[in-house]
Amino acid sequence: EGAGGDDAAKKRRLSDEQAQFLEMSFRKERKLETPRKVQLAAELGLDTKQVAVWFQNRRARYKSKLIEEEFSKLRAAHDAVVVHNCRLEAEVQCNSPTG
DNA sequence: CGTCTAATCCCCT
DNA sequence: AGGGGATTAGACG
Repeated sequence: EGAGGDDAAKKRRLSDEQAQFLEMSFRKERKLETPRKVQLAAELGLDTKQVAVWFQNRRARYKSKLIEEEFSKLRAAHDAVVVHNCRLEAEVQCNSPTG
């Protein structure tokens, strides 16, 4: 970079093949050791930087997804507990206080 | 120095 | 409005 060649820099979007390959690697391991990264880059005809960036974004977005899922589960659990507590309170209203 | 995360940018759809 | 690659700022070994 630096001197010329911005037409190549404008190009974005990886091919399906590249994406799938990266995905497989990601499934195997969410981290990349440097030699593996270099090998992948060579294998796919990408810059090692691009592979690194891909994994960084992948990890970040994967984490976001996990967090959202956790949030949904927590909210569902919370809802259930609240409903249950409401039912218990209703029962207390019906029960005799003394015995 | 290289790499990581988090946030953001920028472009495309 | 959202997805996806690239960039930036800040932390860490």
